[in-house]
Amino acid sequence: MSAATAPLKPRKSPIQDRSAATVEALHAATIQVLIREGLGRCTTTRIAARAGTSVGSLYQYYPNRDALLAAILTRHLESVADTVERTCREHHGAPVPRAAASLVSGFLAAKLSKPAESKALYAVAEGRGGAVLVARLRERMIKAVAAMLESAPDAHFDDPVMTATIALSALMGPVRTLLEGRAPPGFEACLEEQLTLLLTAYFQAHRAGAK
Amino acid sequence: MSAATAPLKPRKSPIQDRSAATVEALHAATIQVLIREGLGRCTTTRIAARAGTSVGSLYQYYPNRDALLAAILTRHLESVADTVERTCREHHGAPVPRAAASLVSGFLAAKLSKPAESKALYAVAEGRGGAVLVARLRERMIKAVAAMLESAPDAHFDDPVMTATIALSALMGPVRTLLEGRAPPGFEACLEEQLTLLLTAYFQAHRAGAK
Amino acid sequence: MSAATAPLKPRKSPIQDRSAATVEALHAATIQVLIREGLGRCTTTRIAARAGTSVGSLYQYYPNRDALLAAILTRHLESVADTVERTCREHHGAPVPRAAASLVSGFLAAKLSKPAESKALYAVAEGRGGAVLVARLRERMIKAVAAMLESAPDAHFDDPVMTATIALSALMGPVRTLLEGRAPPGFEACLEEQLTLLLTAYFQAHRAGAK
Amino acid sequence: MSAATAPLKPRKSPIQDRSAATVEALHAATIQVLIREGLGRCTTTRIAARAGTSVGSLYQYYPNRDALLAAILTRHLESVADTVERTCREHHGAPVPRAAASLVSGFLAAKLSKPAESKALYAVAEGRGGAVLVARLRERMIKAVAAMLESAPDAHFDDPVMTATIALSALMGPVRTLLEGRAPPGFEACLEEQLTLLLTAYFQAHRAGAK
DNA sequence: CATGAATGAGTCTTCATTCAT
DNA sequence: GATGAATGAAGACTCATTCAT
Repeated sequence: MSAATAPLKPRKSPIQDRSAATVEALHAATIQVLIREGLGRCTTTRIAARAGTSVGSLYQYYPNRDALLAAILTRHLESVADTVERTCREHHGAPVPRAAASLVSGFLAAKLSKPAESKALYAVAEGRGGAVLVARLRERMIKAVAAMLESAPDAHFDDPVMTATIALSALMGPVRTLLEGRAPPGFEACLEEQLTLLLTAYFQAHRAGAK
Repeated sequence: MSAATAPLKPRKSPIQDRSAATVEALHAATIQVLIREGLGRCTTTRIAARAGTSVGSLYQYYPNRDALLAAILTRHLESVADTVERTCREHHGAPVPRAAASLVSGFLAAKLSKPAESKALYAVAEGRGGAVLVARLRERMIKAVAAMLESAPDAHFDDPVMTATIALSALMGPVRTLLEGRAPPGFEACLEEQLTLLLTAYFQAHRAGAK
Repeated sequence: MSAATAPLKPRKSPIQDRSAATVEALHAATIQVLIREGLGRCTTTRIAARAGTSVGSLYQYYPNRDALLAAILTRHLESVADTVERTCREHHGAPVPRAAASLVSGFLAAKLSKPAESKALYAVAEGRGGAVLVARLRERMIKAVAAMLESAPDAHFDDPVMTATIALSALMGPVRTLLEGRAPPGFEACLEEQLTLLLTAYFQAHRAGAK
Repeated sequence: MSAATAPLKPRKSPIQDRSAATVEALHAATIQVLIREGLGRCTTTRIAARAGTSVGSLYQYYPNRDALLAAILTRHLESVADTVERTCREHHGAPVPRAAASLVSGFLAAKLSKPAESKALYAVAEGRGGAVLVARLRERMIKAVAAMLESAPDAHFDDPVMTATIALSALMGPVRTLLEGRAPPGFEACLEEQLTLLLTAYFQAHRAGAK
């Protein structure tokens, strides 16, 4: 994710079977290198080597290194966004406590299912290209959460989008703290409970008639 | 912040005036380059040039590039931690709503006083050396917040460190969202109010006898 | 046209129609890519793509990239040489003024009929393999011109080959200037007239008995 | 000389003595590599190696390979242009035969003093960046020649710039033929005489009252 | 001490060519 | 025969770091 204006879209979609395998290997390899070596040492050479192919093949499918990283990041972010959207849809009309609990549980499940990957991708998200992707996917999630909030029977939100933005960001903070290691022991254990408490309390502060 | 094992401490303390001035210039230059060019293009040459000295001088004060970046990051994080500590000390014994409001206001003031710098340093914090610093300073803040929470007359916290960790992290999330741009319009305007609401509600959910 | 020792002859003669069509497509594509992208970006992949075939097919007809380029260049140079030869043959025995005018007009017609192509091929001719081809074809033209000069009734040339060489080269200079762009406005308009004047004057300086 | 828009100007002028030596070595090395290996194999690595320095040093003085090549080409073209300009200035007011003879002799001296270098630079001049330089310098020479022609007492030129353009280009053709090798034996020997004859005849065809 | 020239390992990226399908 | 995926050598360029002046 450096600067400059270059296409970040994949180059071509695999036609033959070999291709699909190569692309899959590249993805897996990228994540592994990212985890084991960090973004700084996540070079095309290393990726290709770990994937068991050649740099040339990498460039057959991605116009440059950043496009590959962007693809990986997109995949991850979309899976999280999908989970959140699904959760929100399923809890349309649910009362605040259940809505909050589900949102937390869905988000955590998505983010913590592959913790190493999630953690490694923070560095990718930091890059220029990453910020755009993060923003795009965040928007999707905010919309979904806001819609769920609006449909809650036991609270009224004057600015659901704002509330959703705060809520989601507030969720991301602790998750990041956890993933980046260095969290106090037992942190993960009560994370879900505490985050549910956090959001429930926050949402309920908007209880109909409150304020 | 790449890998390798090298000393990250400045080489000598600025005893003389000239030294202090040079170091100051280097710090300022580093931040400017970081903001204008990004971590990737924040090279020793560019830093020295903007600081009005030479690479040679840079290496007189820092054993390597990462040490310089670490110094900058440390400075920033410590200023934030200091603010948080001071705030917590000053509100020892304060009731939850005032404690929450002060914490939010202090943290925001520290983080948003130089937004560009805060934003740029995210990238530095991502690096190997950065994670350690972030963790260290976070711990200091957590202790301070936990102490304040314990002293609150209107609530009882079974695990104040845990609560403080969640609370601080929950603060960092939205702030990062804001700094990384792409936040909805009007986000900054109500950030303080919403975060205060968030923390107050969260802390009050621990009200004595609650649960 | 890089170095190395490799056969520069086409691999097989297009006996079948499909072959002929493919070869033709490759030729046309090569010229287009050459014009649009320059020699540096005139890659086998791009040529094949524009020709609507695959690299594999390209290598069915040419042992390597340089052979293809050589074929294109040869074709061009031969067409020019053919024109010059024909013109000289047709003006065997013509007096100097008419001979000069015809030579100029024939040469210009050949070189300027596809100006973009002519221009693009200069780069190809610069390459190792190109020099040989240029030399070979130049020789043919020199012979033709020399023969025409010798047959002129109104002049005598002590060294017709030398005179022909000078004359032809003197023609090529201005044409190159024109093709490479950057010629003064109106240059093309009077080129034929001026070149005719140039050669006529030069030839007539050899008028029988002159000097 | 590839495409793209990049600065072709040298990066910094040598301040220390070492620098000047390095730059000189780079120039000499570039010409040697160009002559011995051709433009295609004239890589930064090879240049640096032959110069006895490192690629890094090369990039200290030139922002990219093309800038170095452009510098070399400029040097050459300017020396030729200077010679031509001086010659023209010195023969201001000279009659056509002497003017022509001097022009030819000056041009040949400049172009043939380092034949290998002159030849090798044709390839450089072919590139994008080269064309501009060639055009610029050609213009200078044309102006000089045109001025000289206008001052000739024994001829009148309706369009001196046009005549100068033709004359110079007509000179360049045979010189290129010679430099590119493959010229008939004895070609070089009578080149000056023949070119003088060519230009004199051409110019005299414009004799006052002629036509 | 300050300077800035030199270094060269390490990046990304391209492209001619081969060969399995 | 045709296709296009795979290969990897080779090129341009950057940058942290050193060290002579």
